Amino acid sequence: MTHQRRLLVQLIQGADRHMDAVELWQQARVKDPTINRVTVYRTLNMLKGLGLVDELDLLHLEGGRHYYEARSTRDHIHLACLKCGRIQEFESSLFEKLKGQIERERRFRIQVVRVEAGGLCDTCQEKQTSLSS
Amino acid sequence: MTHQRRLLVQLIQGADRHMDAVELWQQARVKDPTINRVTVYRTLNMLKGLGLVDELDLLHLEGGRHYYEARSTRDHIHLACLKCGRIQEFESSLFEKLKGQIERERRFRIQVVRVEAGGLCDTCQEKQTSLSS
DNA sequence: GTACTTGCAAAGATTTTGCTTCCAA
DNA sequence: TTGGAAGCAAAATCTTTGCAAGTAC
Repeated sequence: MTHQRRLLVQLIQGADRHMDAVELWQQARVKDPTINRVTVYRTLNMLKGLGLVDELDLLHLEGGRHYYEARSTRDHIHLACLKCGRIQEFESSLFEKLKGQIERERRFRIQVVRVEAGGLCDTCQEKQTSLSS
Repeated sequence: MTHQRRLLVQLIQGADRHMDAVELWQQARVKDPTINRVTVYRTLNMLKGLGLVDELDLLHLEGGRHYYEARSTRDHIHLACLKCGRIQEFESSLFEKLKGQIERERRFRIQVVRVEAGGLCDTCQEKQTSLSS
């Protein structure tokens, strides 16, 4: 456990939004200006391999970047607004049931799941409605 | 509608597996050796913008490539075996219910959904079981 | 002390852009 | 004929690799 890794783990754990590797690197450089971009990639790959972080692409809203988040105890769904870019998270017991169905009907042992929905969030829908009226 | 586009659309429609841009380009070159890689990217972006193809990353099983598939009438779930790399598709009414729940509880108008699960397929689980016994 | 990690530079892989030429309608 | 599309080359992104030097334990 090096101080670089500690720093990166802290940043990911405490993040209030989804960051890609370069954003994470920029944040890390505030605390440790000598940290290298490569270290960020290597650490992310390690954490991903250990199952401690998830890699998302959030529907490729802005290019092919990959976003990272700390693996939480409960799986959740990402809702990405295609208009304003806001990302919401959603948990549901239906989602848990769906996973159970997959495991039973396909005898597939799920280790990681990712759900991403793109569309219009409530706020952006209201804006459209008021404009068209 | 150029012959290049016609060719690419035919290949995507008729594909029996998920291809990335380079694989699609290679297949296209069999029919039209002069077709350019850039044309493939541009056509894919256009089809994506029109909602005719979906862009997947299949959990980044092998690098950051993006895979493409023709948009079908019914949403489905991708099950990616982390061991053998096989991709299965899965449809479920529970999945449809889950989408309904999201739309109602968050007032989120879903335009595209992607579900990708990674784990062990039935075949790979059996192999592991027989080895450990 | 030693095995593992970092930083640096460079390469690799993937995708986009500028611009000219070509072609479908 | 003409506006959009394709081809080509080059650039821009994003990520990985090889290797020497450094560091946690």
